[in-house]
Amino acid sequence: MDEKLLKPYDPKTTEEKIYKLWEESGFFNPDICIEKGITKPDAEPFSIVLPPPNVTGNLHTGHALMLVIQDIMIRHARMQGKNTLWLPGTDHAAIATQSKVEKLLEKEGIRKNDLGREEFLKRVEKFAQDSHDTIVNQCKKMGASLDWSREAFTLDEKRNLAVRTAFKKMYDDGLIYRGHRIVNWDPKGQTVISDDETIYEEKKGKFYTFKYGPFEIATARPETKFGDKYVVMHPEDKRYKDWQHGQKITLEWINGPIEATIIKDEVIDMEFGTGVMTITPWHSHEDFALAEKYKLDKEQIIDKYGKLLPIAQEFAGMKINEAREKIVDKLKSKGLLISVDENYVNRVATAERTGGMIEPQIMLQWFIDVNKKIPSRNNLPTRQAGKSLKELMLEPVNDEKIKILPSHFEKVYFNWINNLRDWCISRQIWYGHRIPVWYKGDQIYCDINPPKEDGWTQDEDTLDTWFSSGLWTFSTLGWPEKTKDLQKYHPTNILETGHDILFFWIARMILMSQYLLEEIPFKTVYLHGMIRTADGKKMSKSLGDKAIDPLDIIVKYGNDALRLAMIIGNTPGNDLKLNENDIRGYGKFANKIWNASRFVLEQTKDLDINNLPELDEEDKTSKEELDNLIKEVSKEMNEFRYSIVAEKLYHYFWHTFADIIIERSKKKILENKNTESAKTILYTQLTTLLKALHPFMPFVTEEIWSLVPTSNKQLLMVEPWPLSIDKDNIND
RNA sequence: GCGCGGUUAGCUCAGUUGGUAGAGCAACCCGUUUACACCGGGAAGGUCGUAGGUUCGAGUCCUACACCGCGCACCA
Repeated sequence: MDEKLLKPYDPKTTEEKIYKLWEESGFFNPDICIEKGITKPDAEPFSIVLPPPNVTGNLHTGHALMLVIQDIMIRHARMQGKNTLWLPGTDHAAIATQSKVEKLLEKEGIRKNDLGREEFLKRVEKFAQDSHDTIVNQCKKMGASLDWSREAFTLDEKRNLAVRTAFKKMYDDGLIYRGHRIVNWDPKGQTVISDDETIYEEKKGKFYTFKYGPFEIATARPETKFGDKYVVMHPEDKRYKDWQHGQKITLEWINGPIEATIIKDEVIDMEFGTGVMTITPWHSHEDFALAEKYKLDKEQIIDKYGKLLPIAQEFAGMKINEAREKIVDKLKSKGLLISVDENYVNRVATAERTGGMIEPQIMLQWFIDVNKKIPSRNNLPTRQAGKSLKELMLEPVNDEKIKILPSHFEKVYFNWINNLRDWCISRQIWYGHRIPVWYKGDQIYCDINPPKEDGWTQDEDTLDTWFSSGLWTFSTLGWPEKTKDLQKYHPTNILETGHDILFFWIARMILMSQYLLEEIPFKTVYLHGMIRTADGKKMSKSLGDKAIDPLDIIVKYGNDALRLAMIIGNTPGNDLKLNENDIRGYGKFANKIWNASRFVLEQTKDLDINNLPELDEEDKTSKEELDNLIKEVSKEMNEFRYSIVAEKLYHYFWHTFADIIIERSKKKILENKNTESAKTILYTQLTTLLKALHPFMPFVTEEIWSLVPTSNKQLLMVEPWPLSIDKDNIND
């Protein structure tokens, strides 16, 4: 009897040792599994790429959840004898990382422009490297069986080649274009961001109604109104039936008389306010669309620092917040202010990463055209020609080549794509993939490599971080090279992530893979819910100490306990309230397994495991019961019903194996009646349960396994799953 | 406004082809005979949000509504 079994299970001393054992075995790497005869060379491949955590700091509970679910999938597949790859990596996360470093520098009183691009990037890279090291270390603490030999970074050289290759191809196909379009400008971050990176916040503010010639118009933003010379109303609105579309009127406005043109359009909501509005095409998406429709003039009012331009005359150079009341005062003095609603609730767009208030602007930026038909080219497969990127994104989900779990997210996905506008991919930040475009006078050059002649300057901008993330399933496998990995492991089997990045990431991966590889990036999308605190709050950083740190939990209760708490009662798409009490309970379960194993090992010391004795009748029944359970859970594992499986195994181990079979066997052994059968059932059930529990509780099961006598000792992580997929038909 | 999800035992949640309601935790009673008190045994606890409908039969399917949460759009 091993002495450590005499004490309660101690995850702290066990887990680090076990992970080392796994890592040293090399079995996280599928090539080594084949080499060592664990996996058959022609075994079915099974691959998952890890959603790369941002190199902005530590892992949080959301990361822990994804690591747990994916590790269960991977360990199960590996035990099933599949050629199993789980590929790790981290994300440079462009804006998120840059703004984090900027904030840190700010504390030292340093601005990024003081350092210059090169020096600043060095600082960011140092920060990213440190974060990376922390993250890798944390992944290991989580027990993640990732193949570290294949680790990737979204901004390393190989991925940069993939990005340049992708950009060039899209540019040549006319799917990437540069143009003046209205974009979301973040004055705080001094960069453009995509529609998906804006967050709307409700803000209470003032809502002013002004006299505008013969009309009354309302606005929450008087400071944008200088250039308003179009007044819009609904064509059906009887109140304004005497006014004609295109009619011009002269009226007194902020800085004197102006000429305004009447526009009639259905976008107007007759019920809202007076049913009349003026438009500011340069600083509003909707107004821009209207101006495009009627070919109206567009004038810039606010510069990129949020200050008023000369068009504002006496207000020029003022910050918009400062100017607002002054402009209202002026209009009031001219008798043009009608009323002020002090309790108006406005929804303000803010930047996800910097919190800056978005100021829409018309700017020269790079875009991906999602509606343009892909041109037919010699080297382009006919499948894509004539289809738009939108269609390429819709197709595989429509055809169920890609299945989204839970399926109701498919509707959300379709809805997003149908409303999708061109994707703005250029960013005015330094940290990221530089746009592979060079300029010389009026000439533009786009290629994978810079032009050879002198005199060309590269575009200053970098790419949206999601551009490189979109390539993740295949850039990690070596694309654009035609590697063996790419051939073997792509499309990947499952993409497991939070439903909050369905649009940001999943849609973009489908787009890129469909376009560049003509194949889907993954077969199944498994979306987990958000982790919440016990009282239902979002587990965000702003919670500070109240947020649960997964690593603290591991130290306290062990990784296996945290895993079960994250799996049991958690179904795809639903949020999970993580509760320390539950984790404590599952820690007890780990100890229960430990203690039961002690008993079994003690009692079966003299059992000849290569020649197991016959079972008596009641033990035969127990054997059948467990066989059936394993059959059931094997099927459920393939259906991703991990919550059910974990619960069933937990329940069987505790309340059937421990409470009934062990107690019964105790009596038999004590009374010396059917002793051999008792020992056999104890041994066989324990070994079977350890295997079945291993994907869920890898540490405690592996540790016990090392003490179990077996005929051909190898790590539990590569033991065959207790139900062979060859033998039994469990697939439906 | 459009769409999605939730509403099941005190709490947290499972419940996949419709067939007399489940788990964990908490609470209650009993019990420490050597795997484990980080334990065992026992009992208790729900008209499955509301109102209709389909059906021999509905937590499960359909319709409407209520409340909670989320997403998208608009907010001049």
